[in-house]
Amino acid sequence: MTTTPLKLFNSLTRQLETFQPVHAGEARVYSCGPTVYNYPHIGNMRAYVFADVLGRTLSFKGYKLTHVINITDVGHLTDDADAGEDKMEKMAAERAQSIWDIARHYTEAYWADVKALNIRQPAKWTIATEYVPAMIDFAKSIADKHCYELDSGLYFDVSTVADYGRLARAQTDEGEGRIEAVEGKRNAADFAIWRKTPAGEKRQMEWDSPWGKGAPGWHLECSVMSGEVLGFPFDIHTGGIDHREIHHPNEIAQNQAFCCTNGLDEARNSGANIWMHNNFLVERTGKMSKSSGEFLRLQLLIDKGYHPLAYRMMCLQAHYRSELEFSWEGLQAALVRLKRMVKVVEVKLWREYMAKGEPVYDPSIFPPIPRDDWDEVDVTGFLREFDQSISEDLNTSKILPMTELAMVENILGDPTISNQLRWRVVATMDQVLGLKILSVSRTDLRIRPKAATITEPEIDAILAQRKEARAAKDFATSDRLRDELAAQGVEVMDGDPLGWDWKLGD
RNA sequence: GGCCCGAUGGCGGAGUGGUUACGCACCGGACUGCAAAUCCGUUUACGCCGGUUCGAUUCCGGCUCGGGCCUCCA
Repeated sequence: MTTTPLKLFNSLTRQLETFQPVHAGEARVYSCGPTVYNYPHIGNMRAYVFADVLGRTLSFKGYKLTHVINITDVGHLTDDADAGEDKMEKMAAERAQSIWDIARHYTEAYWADVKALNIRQPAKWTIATEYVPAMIDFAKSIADKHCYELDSGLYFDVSTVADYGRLARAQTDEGEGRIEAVEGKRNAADFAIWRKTPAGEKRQMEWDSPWGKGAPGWHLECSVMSGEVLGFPFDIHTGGIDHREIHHPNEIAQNQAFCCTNGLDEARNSGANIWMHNNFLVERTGKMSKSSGEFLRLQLLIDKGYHPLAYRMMCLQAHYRSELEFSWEGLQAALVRLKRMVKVVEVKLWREYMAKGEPVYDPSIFPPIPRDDWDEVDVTGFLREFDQSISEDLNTSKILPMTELAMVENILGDPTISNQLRWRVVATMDQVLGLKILSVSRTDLRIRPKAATITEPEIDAILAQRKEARAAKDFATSDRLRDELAAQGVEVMDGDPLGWDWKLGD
């Protein structure tokens, strides 16, 4: 059958481009991952929800996906690109812990968030410290033609590659730059690819290199890990929009140098054909920032009783290239929306199956419909319409209403087949959304807030008491018990099989 | 100072040269002992000024306001 070509917005050209894989039938994607010096905040996680939707879409469209996300556990500096402290070293010093322990702790915290948000496991997590020898080899291969050495390290000369900064649409170095220039740099934009350990100091993480003991520069890490695992050129490189200005242009410069030196391709090769950037999740009270001390973590949302998938829903409601405004009201709206979707599934699907004695909550009964079967099944073109929308630069906000429609209407047109296939259509769509629409229950979504002072058995006991009172038409007692529960953050829902829910504060 | 982006109904957020996005909230109805939950239904919009056009929220120019980046950040 004919499929809609996948169009993606390429930051390099600033326009929509039809995805054409480097290797037929395959998609190789590299996503800039976290620096594990602290917990990720919910803004950070938007990037991985985005990368996940991209990966799911590529799989959905039939490409064999190889997705790589890196874990930066070394070399990320606190302030400017050359003279700042290493974030990892800094946090280790503050906590008086081994830097390796810090890295492991925050990597695991990040992975927990990834799992909670139903972000699929990539083919590989590349850990930066495991690639240091490869980084040294990479640096060696470009050092002669593209680098120069200063006391503080080995620097990349951006004037040695064509069109440096074209991704950022950067100007040449006019204007009032606020970077304090490192003595001896040839161009303001030159950056360290190897940072020497200052004389007399000892870092917890340092390696021998032809340029002395030290650590790799952050930009070098991504170039090496992406190229090493996926091979230059690969298909898509993703990251937050902030990387479009410095980190990715520097990666591209290195990739150009490397590809050129190694005779792989012309000097203009950027390493990846498409560079994609997700916009920020913003907060009215100011930018999401880790430096401001307290910041929003996924765990905080969970502590307040919001299921992580509500956060995922919130992300999906907006286009990845738009700024998204975070508010508790917005999160609540997303949670309510998700709850209602799950309710439809519960009422229209599982209750029916339970009545027939079928196993409940076994989504494997309704597998996604393979693309090859669409022609047979998709009489009204509904799935094709869905395919078109997601193929138009991942328009998730447009496919959400379609999924909701599919749950309540005979979208396939033929009433004799639609009942059997409706839920398989929803499953097909959820391959892209990743909201676990068929597998999550309303009880799953009822997250106990950390501040809750009452236990579930206590709630059940009071509810039983109330039921008795109501049966005896003792409404005074019944209302008193309901108020009692409300005071403890529990909302009673008589006409609902779920019975009660946590009432969320702010 | 330089570069860039945005401005849609109460909030969030799609999209389009002429036709309902959607979600949440609100309001009305159903249900309920009353509520809640749920279901049904309705209302509210395209920053300002010009231009192009039969017609612009959608294209072009200007203005105003807001935001981002240029320092680590997804």
